[in-house]
Amino acid sequence: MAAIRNARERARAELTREIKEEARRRLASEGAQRLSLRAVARELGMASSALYRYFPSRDDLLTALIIDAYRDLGDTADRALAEESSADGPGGARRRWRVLCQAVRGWALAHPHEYALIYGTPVPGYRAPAETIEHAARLPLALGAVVRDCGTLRRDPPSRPLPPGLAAQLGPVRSQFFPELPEPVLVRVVTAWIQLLGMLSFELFGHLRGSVDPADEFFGYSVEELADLLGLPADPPSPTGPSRPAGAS
Amino acid sequence: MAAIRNARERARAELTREIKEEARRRLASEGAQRLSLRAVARELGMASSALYRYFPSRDDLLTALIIDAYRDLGDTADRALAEESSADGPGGARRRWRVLCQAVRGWALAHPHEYALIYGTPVPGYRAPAETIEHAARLPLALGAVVRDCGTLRRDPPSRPLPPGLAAQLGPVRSQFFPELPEPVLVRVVTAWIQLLGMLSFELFGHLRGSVDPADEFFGYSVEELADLLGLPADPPSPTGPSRPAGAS
DNA sequence: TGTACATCAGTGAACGCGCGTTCACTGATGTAC
DNA sequence: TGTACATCAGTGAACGCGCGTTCACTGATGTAC
Repeated sequence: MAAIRNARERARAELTREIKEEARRRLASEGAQRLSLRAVARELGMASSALYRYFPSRDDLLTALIIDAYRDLGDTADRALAEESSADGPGGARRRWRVLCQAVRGWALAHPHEYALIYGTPVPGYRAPAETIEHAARLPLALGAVVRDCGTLRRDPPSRPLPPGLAAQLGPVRSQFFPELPEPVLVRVVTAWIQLLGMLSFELFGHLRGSVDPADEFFGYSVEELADLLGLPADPPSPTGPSRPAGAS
Repeated sequence: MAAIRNARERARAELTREIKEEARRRLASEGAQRLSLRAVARELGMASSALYRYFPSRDDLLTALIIDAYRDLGDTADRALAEESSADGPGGARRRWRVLCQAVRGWALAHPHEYALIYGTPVPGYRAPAETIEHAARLPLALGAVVRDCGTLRRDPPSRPLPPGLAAQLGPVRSQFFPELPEPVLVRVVTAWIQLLGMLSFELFGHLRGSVDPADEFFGYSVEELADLLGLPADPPSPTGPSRPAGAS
């Protein structure tokens, strides 16, 4: 009885899912801020008032979509990493970095409106609840983990000392997640995180038109440069063939 | 008669300006996509239909605001550079870089909604006319000019060769604006441009909460790292005092 | 300088639309005995 | 297994709102003679 759920409960779970799916579809056709409960209800063939059985307000539906988007992106990243690591053990940190970045880009290009929902202009008047933060943190944590687990970092030109306030801000993050990483490397992880999403925002929002759009090669090249910046080791000599070229998507 | 304009013409120019000012004010209070002609008219104490004498549609008002924002940002950047160069001749490219980046950040923090209008999620359904492109290009051109005019670039570790497609994409930009810059440096200018605005988007859109927010020191530090990446020379020994610390805003 | 006409800024009512949310209701599903 | 009651999903009408845009109009400003 606890395991096999009610018809009611199953129907509710399913409709909740369907509402979110339809809302995502409207997101993709209308844009992030135009999402309307009535349109979603109309498309599902139900009265708009019925949605209030599932989401107490429009903002709650938005919150659900935002969390779903972060989760979907986080899952995509983790899955890409998991496949890559199991295929080839330690070493190959640069390859994991590449795969991770390409997976993030792949997700963004496949879900441009969900990308805009989480990384674009915040919806005016909407305040994200604290719950979203943990989901949002998954991507930067994954990026940091690749660097943390890469074995030995290449020794870089002596890094600029951090200003004290910056070191203090990074303290909690460092002790909680990356105690092994030197502070300047941690800053560079933040930098790489911003660069990664900055490239995607520019690409999706049209700022690369007239320069490096389509951005496949630029992205691939930048991913290698970021790996250099982070001190990831060069590709190990591959037993099976030449390493993947920088520009491949 | 040609020089002294009509009362009509003067009134029209003035009201056009006032409408845009009020629209900017609404932008700041309501957010970029909620801009409504009726609200602007209401605030100005005139009938909403009267605005159609000045802008043929809501989209045209939006376009005017976008172009104004790009122009304002471009002017801010040029002004900062002009003041800095006249104060100190050639050399000091790193100082010019610093001043330019800080000016851009200052503008963004002072005009967050205009920033979001041009660098955030594009307004759905709105298609920017070609006219905006030349204004949008001013910032990356200013960034590139600092690098071009810096005298001798530091010799960097041998750069990764560009994939051929990327080199081809950069060809027109390079020959039109920066024939002096080696291709990999030009890519890094693009990278720095993206990093600069990526940092500002993350800061303004709340993605740095929980890590390096407030971002003053992180920004200052990153600006130095970007200067390193671009190969800008280190600060010259200053005749008047110690150079500005990295974290200052 | 004075008059007759053309131009144009601004008005106010209206059209037609979509929105979020509330509320009293009907009818189906689940539960207790 | 059968009945009586409680729960809850979904309906449809309504409230009150704001929006972009059009249109016939009035009255002031500018122009030609």
